[in-house]
Amino acid sequence: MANGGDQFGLAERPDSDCMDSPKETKQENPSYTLTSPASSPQTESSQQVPACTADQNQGMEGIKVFLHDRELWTKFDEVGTEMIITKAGRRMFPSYKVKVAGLNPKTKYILLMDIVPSDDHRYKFADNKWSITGKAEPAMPGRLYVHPDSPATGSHWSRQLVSFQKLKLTNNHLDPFGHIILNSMHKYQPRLHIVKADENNGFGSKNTAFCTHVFSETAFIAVTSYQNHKITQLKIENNPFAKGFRGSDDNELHRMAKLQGKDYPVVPRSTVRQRACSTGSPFSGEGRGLRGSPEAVRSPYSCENRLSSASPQELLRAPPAHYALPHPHQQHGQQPQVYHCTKRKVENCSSGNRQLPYKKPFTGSSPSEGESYYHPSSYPPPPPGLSNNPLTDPPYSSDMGQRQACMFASSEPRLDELNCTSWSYTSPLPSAMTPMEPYPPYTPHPPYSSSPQGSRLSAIATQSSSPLGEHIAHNPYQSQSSGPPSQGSQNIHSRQLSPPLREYPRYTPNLSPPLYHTLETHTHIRCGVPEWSAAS
DNA sequence: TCTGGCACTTC
DNA sequence: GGAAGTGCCAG
Repeated sequence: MANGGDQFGLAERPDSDCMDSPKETKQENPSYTLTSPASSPQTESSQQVPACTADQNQGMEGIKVFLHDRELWTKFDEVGTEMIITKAGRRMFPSYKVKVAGLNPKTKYILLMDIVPSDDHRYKFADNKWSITGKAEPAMPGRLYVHPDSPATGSHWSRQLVSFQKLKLTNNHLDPFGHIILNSMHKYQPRLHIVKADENNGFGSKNTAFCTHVFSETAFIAVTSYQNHKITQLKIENNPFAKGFRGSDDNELHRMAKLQGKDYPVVPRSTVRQRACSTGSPFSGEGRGLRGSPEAVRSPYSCENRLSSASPQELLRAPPAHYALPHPHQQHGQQPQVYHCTKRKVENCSSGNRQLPYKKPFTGSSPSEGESYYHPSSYPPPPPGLSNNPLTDPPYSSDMGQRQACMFASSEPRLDELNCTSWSYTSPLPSAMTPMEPYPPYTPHPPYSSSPQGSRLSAIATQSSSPLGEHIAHNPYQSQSSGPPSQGSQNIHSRQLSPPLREYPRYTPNLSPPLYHTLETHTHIRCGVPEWSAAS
């Protein structure tokens, strides 16, 4: 939300830290690497880089992530992206898809997302513009959405577009499906985390390497109904499922007439609104200025890799900071080619026909997107225990193996759980099963501390969550997010974490199984507000 | 603000 | 044909 960012007071994004960011094409912009909060991105990069040793962050330093359909994201961002949240869970549109490069082909990685608060404000839409209306509600328990293909080799992730389109947003604090819980009228920043799952990496140990990527143009305000008609228009124009609302043709007019009980022709409401407002959205002008900058669009950033001296746990504990993008513009990812992770194929391959009771096999991905690119062979066998685990089995196991997104939700989810070895324990739990911990008082903090140690998984989890290590299931990431992403799309950083392994609560048959493995991360906010967290 | 039902669409 | 994803709309 370029505009939103401006209006909302998001700090500008720092330049990317990435050391070697090759220039990219318009379409794909690398994400910003989040660096330690304290230092400016640029500064950090220099600092961090040295910190990364081949040992610890092997392979993480050269990772580049490009946002797919960046142009579309930018269009929304310029107006002020809004994402609908419902009790049942609503997908994001545009969907979050990325192209990942620079991974070690043979190393296994876990890709996950979390969505952290961009700031600690509550917004309102009045007079055709967004404005701050008060302090944010306490952050919801942070949840991590683990890509269903995880863990998979670098070669797997690199050969196709990585899609997080199955991720759903909800405003139901007691959501049992593992969807990411958000507060309406609050601004959020999606983040992508790449965690090295290679055995040698000591996942779960303090040596676990990971990096976080943030694309500022994917920031959005969660709403229960669209506020800005321009956003509605963009959604209708671009989302295939909303074709029925495209009012240009006669059918639409007839439909509207029917609905309204009026004689045809009737101008669709949405159309009317759009036209009325089309001229002056508060966001458009500003947003463009910020994000539209050529710089932002082009500079690719590699993710930062860091090693933190601090223990993983410490890192994880970082308070959930708000994720503030340092530079609204920088991040644009390129528009990558179309690669997709298809769940269906996975499912088919892995177990045949099993499907989650509550959920269908992945059908969401269009064939073109995911399936055509899917390569079953590349997938590693389901994590041990996953398929065998009674808890996970019936509904989950095969499916899990099949690549459904994993939502880890437990009282204390952690990154470590992501670990392949521990996978069996964590993945299956429905978030519902896990008792939700009270939300920590919301304190805006930068995800990343300024100190060298500051950069941590926690940063990842941040805002909404606590550090990765702490809870993946829980909210490790509670939003600390923060770190300031450097620029538009930022890479965040890579570092090592040492999340403690934990067992997850058992799966209760009654509860609907989580479609995704989500990790809830509850993080205590301990960190101070980073400089870059200025969002507001 | 939020919810549930509706018609429509994709898969 | 049905499940699921859309925005619209009344309440």
